[in-house]
Amino acid sequence: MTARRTDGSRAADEPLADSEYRALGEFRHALRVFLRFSEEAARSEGLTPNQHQLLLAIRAAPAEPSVSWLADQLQLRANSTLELLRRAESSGLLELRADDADHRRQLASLTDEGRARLERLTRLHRDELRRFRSHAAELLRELG
Amino acid sequence: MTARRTDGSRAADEPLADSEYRALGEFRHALRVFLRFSEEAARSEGLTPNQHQLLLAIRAAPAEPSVSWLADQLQLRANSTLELLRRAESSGLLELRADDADHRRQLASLTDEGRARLERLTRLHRDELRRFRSHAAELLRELG
DNA sequence: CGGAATACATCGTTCTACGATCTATTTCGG
DNA sequence: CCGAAATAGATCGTAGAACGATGTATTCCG
Repeated sequence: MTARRTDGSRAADEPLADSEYRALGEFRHALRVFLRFSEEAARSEGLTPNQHQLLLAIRAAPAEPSVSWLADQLQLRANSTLELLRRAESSGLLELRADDADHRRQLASLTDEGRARLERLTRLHRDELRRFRSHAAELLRELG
Repeated sequence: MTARRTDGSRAADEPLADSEYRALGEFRHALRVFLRFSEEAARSEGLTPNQHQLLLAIRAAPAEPSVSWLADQLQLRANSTLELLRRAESSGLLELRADDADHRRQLASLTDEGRARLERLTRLHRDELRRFRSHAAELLRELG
């Protein structure tokens, strides 16, 4: 007999199987390979990994994003995000300007250079992302 | 008319649509939320995020893993991995011993304490991982 | 109007992944 | 069987970024 219930769940006190650890380990490995690829791709465009993520978050935002909105997107503290923004600004990737409607806020927008680098990077990511998607879907399916 | 081909692919020179950036941005956000959750969970068990990943990699390995095998799993350099192993060893999470068959190699194995912490952490991850899986699958589907 | 909340700014610290370099084993061609 | 080359790990100093703590300006709201 198996201890697995008909709904696929498990009792809280049931020990985890080797097969589950293996699937989890492979998932984490696939994730790390993808992230490592992404990091290298960013560096190949002269960006740090977080600068790439920052540009993407700005490009993907529904409106000109503020520091704290970006901090939430990147899951960083506001002060860390501001430092990241300043460094990217110094590199000519984006611009920061005060929000007319709320002078506490700073709004970020991409420069042409920032947009161009992001677009090249995004194209580089397509195939790898598809690979990751297939692989991850397969591994996560095993987790019930 | 749309520029999308019947097979869903795009020409290499076709500009990327806002909707694609939005999907990519949301995917990265979901990923960061998951990873942040995982980090906090690790810390709640008194581990650093990488210590958690290290324990998982050891537990998931098909045999007692060497330093360089773990380095590949975690996508770190061998020297970084060794430092990570030493710190975890000092914390009583695992043990390192020389491989009898090849005296250049060190093999890692979990202590009972390490196994127990990993098991608690793994349980904590279940729901969040399922959430991430659903969300990520949905977002990545939009990328063709 | 005034206190609370929000948003950003500044600064020093810490932690860790890394490159560079070294030693100890093992492998392998001749 | 030997020595060069490859492999696996060990050591050390450095750099970079994210953070906590704290401060200031602006807006909100009762």
